[in-house]
Amino acid sequence: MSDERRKPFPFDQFEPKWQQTWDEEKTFRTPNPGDADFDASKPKFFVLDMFPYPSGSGLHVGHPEGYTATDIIGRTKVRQGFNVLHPMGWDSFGLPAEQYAIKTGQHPRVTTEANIVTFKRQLKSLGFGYDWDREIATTDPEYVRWTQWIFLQLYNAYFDEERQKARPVSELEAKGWTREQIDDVRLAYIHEAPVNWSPSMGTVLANEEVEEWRAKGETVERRPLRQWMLRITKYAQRLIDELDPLDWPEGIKLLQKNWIGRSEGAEVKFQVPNSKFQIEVFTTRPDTLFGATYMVLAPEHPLVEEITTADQQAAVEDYIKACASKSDMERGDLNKDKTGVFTGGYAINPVNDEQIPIWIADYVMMGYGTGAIMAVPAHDERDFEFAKKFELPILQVVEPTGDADWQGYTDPGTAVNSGFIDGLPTAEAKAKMIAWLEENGKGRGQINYKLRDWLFSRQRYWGEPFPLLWNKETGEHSALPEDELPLLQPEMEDFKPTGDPRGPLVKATDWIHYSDRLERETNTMPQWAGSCWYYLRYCDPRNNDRFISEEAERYWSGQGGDVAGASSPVADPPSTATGQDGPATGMVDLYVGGTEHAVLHLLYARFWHKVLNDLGHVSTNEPFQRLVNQGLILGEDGQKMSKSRGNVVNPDEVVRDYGADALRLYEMFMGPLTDTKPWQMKGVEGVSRFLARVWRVAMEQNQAGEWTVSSKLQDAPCTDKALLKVVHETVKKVTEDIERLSFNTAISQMMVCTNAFTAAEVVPKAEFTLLLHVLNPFAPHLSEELNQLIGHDTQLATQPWPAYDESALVESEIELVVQVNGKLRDKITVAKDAPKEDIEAAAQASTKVQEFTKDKTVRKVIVVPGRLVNIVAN
RNA sequence: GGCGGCUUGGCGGAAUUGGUAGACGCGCUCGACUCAAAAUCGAGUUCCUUUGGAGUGUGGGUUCGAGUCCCACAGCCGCUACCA
Repeated sequence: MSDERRKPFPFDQFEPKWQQTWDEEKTFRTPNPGDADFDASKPKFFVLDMFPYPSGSGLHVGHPEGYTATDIIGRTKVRQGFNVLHPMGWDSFGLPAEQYAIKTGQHPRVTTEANIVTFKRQLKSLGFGYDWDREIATTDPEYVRWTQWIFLQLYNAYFDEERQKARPVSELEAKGWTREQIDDVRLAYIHEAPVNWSPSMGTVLANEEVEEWRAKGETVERRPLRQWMLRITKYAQRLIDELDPLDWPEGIKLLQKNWIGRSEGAEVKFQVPNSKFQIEVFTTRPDTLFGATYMVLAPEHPLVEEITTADQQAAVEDYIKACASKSDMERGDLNKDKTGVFTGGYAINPVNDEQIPIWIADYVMMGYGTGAIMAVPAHDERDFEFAKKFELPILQVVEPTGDADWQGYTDPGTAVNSGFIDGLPTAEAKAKMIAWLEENGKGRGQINYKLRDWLFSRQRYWGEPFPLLWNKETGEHSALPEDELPLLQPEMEDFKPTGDPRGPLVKATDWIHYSDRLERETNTMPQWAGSCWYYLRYCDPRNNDRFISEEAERYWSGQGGDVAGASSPVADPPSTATGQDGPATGMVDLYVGGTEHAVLHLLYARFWHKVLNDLGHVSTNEPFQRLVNQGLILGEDGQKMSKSRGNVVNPDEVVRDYGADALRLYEMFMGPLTDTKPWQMKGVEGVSRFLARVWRVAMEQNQAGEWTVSSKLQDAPCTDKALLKVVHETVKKVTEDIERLSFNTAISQMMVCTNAFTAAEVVPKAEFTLLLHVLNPFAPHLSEELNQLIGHDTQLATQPWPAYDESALVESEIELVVQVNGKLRDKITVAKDAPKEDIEAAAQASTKVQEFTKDKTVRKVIVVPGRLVNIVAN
């Protein structure tokens, strides 16, 4: 409101001062293996934030939530003797900069660089202890070089099924494989298939991106195009299995597993009589094969044309046309009303040789399984509905457990009307059926995944160009020589989509021309490419010979020399939350970010990491050992923050009015890190008031309104035992709470401690300094300023983390609760080590207790040492 | 429809292994200071029919004792959706 707002403490002066000091002195620089000041005996701690996309609208309050949490952890771990890697960078490729360029002609690099300047200023204004020497942007040419290099590792690798590992294709060359055979197995390969083409954006999208952009009003349609794909499906099983030892929220693991979508079943072949055609289907219920009374093909299935009879031709064609014009949305939405049409063709059920009709229907998708199903209407909901609508036969083959109706019964039961598997429970019936199919050459057991190969090419300007060349004569592709990396985009002025599905780079004819016979690939990589490996680059960000040195990779993976055995240099740290317990499989010790990346980013990064691991470039098989998802911060109205609702909080304004420490502290005090919680400006005021109280414990204002060190602050031993106890309790609780990421309770304890200091007549300097020590990671500016003002010349940030004095915590007498029949009736004070009998006697002596047990017999007395006494009487 | 999460005062939340429910903060009430206000400091603040009773979404259960464990149900939020 008013610019002359009174400041309860001069944060506007000392916050910029300390930020400048940290910048100039490089207080948070992290030494790397090879540096003069690198200490190999220190254990490493790698704490990572999800780096931001530097959008034009700047930082929002969601960013500082996770960033403050990791900053607290990082600053604490440094002081506990760890070599802490806590870097920051920019996920700076992205569509908005390109769309802005299309509108204005301003080069995306210019827009991006300006946005990075803003983001960096905002992050620095919050006092985060990043090692800015390690700053990276995915758009940096030196970064692009290694993104392209990693792509070439994928391009030059195949998946060895036997070893379940990626291997270089050179192994296949040595075995005499032809070029064509090798191209068929590369982890990066060319594929012509229907893709999601967006006419409005002039680009192709991954399946998982379609809905997001559609929601933003873009148009998307199916269209066959030639695309680069990554063979992530080969890793489907490992991506499920190797999730197990990771310290991730179970919900996120489940989300990934469901996305990969493993299902076990069988592939069954149905012969089309009097023809060479076989229809293959995938089913998870081979035990119901006797109940298959018809088949359904997806409208796009290649065999539709072959099996449709002359008199059904017209109906089938009409139906296919109708389906093609339906959007995916409509197709999904109308799931109550099944549609379909008979092809006129039949297939033979391999178990009983019966001829069953073949239909086409859009409830069968070409993209999953084989694009064809055997329909068992008695025991599949969708088939049941379809059969009822089109009056197809419904045959029971499973006897339900209990008294459920067999029609539409989909749970396991007992096989009936099923020949050789009659009487078997579903699980055994499945196994026996698979064995039969395999013996008779009619099918085999199979595992299917929902996960599709990763559509990796985009028709955009602002992305990494593929380092590939095409031979105009033979149509063969080949890798660009490594010494020609990075391959940057050509300079262009017109960024408008051409409508050519090869993307905007087709206009750069000079750039495309490589030699008389070779021309460049015009596709670029998706934004995911840069974010797939950025954590690796932080470990060695200025290395121009490798994407990461072997030495740095080993150390930051926790494989460095004598480091392995060391748990912590600090005495007895609680090692539950952030310690390195057991065999570490992931490289990053703690990764904090939002749930929006629960599936895609994390899955893609895991995939790349595994390939790099298989090829010997990294020593761990997973990138992120521990993952924590910060909760969403809602607007003051309890709704998601959005410009249209007008409930967006701007962090710059909060910093201006209350200071960076107040913003940091408030975001941590709101509630548990992982919870969704609404913003309350009154809460910021409360936290700001707390900081002012801490300030006034040590500072007082003179007549002239100047702040001077308070006369209450005295450099003498603490004689107030109660105060001493609170201070040491605070050191203990804050230390433990940081370890379990329970920042809100740590802050609440520091408030209790501050209230005790405020009430005290004399503030002992040593004890007050202890509070500043533990407050430091939360409110670094205020704590450093006060520490300096009261006469210390070493920054808190570089001092060892304080230990607490156990003896200050114990009391000679303790208060116990006395219950009668579980209800609180009285409290008694007893000696700390009082024997049970004495406690019991003291409890029974209580007049309140006697009142409540007056007309009753005492049956039992339960004494919980240090807690309570419960007298059971009736 | 499927999967996941959540449900504690007027509000945000605390209660780490089953052991004093409501720490801490916001808001509110009263008091001190002040001509006055702000700021600050202090006291109080779950509810009720207040010698007592009830109480952690609802109903049951286990236990000396349940916010916490078990069963059933309801409501809200998120993700996903004809996955064969």
